[in-house]
Amino acid sequence: MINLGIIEDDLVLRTTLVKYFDYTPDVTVLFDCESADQGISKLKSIPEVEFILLDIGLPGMDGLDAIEHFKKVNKNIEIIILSSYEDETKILKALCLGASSYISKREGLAVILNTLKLVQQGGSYMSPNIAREIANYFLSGKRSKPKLQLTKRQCEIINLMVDGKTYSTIAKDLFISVDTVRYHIKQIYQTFHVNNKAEAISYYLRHIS
Amino acid sequence: MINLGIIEDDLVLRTTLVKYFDYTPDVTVLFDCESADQGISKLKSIPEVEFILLDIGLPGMDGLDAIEHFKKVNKNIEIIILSSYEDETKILKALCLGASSYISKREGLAVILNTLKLVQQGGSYMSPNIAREIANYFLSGKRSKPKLQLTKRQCEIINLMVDGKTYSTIAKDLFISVDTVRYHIKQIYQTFHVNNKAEAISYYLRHIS
DNA sequence: AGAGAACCTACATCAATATGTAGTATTCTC
DNA sequence: GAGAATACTACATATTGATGTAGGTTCTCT
Repeated sequence: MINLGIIEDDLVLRTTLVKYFDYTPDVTVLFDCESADQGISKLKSIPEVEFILLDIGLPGMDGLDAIEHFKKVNKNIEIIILSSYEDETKILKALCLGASSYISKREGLAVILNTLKLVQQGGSYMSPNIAREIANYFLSGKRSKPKLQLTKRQCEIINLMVDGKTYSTIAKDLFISVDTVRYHIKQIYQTFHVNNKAEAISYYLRHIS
Repeated sequence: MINLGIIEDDLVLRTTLVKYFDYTPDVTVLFDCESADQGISKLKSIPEVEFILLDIGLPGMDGLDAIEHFKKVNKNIEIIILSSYEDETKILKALCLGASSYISKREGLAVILNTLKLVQQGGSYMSPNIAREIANYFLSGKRSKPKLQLTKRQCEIINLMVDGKTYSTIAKDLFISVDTVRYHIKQIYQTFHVNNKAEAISYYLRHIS
């Protein structure tokens, strides 16, 4: 038996889910509500809940923060994300926070049910487009950034900067003068459209490296 | 039409695949062979190949190295991994190297066909247990370092630092004195074991955020 | 051969950062 | 109700970084 809690602000979808599981012998819906806050109190009062179907696009508390709270209340809770849009960052964060599966709302009810069963057996499911986003995340470092090309020298320098080296240390490492280092860093700032080291490093780590 | 190459050392499986696709109108198998080396020469002589079904557990050349070689010959080639075992590291490496999808051999032929079609449309598929491994990867990173916790204040400040804000700007944003900002940053450096802004930002972006 | 990129150097000046020491206030926990 | 942990403020000083201007070399592409 799968003891389920549903958190979904779309009344139509929520009702559909509840009704669907009503006719599903293996699943019992122990609560359904429309916000993460409500979900947390429900989870506290109904400790039998083992699975939560969570809409990630909730109003009020962010769905991602919600995951952490649920895990605090019951660290073994299995969280299955329902999402209408596929944002790479959100998906990865949700997985990091401990979500077991990530289902697109475009999938049918049967997929949701199958996912629940899979998760119960220690498995996991991700909608194909979700999987694609994850693949993209790994690829992004490879493919999608031929835009802001740094020259070889600039690459060497930004890498040393990221490692926290000072201008003078970089100069020594590359056998050039500090002024030259300064020069190259100016160039890097221009191509990144930033004005200081911190921004340059953030930009580099987020978009290039 | 899907122009496919198959690289699979298990003769039974390879024959099955070839026969299966023989009866599939949308797929043409342009070559099939049993090793990565053979696959590379085939790919060179038959440039029409757009998709490769690649067994990752090949004898001789490692399947992972093979991916790189295929991409060198044709950088637009779509590689779909077939794997009999699910090793977290291999999966991630394959994705990093540019594999589009990762299918467990336990899946049926229909899944393979569907994956080909999905990839053709710019999609991707991963077998549930594969997806689980990926989720685990992200989870493991989380679990193994709840040590370097920043306080709420420190979080606010490191985030502003990452955005390239100066001490004085941060002070204004948080309604505290510049000296206090300095103080908090010192604390952050201590917990991160770093000595300057650049290292702190790199550390934060790479390990925390 | 000449234009353009990338690379290199130098000097100047002001802003920002790193580090130490040193004290107070608040809040949470045992 | 004492002790931690966290937050806050202050002052001092040396180093590092940002920005401008102004020049020179080396290589490649046409």
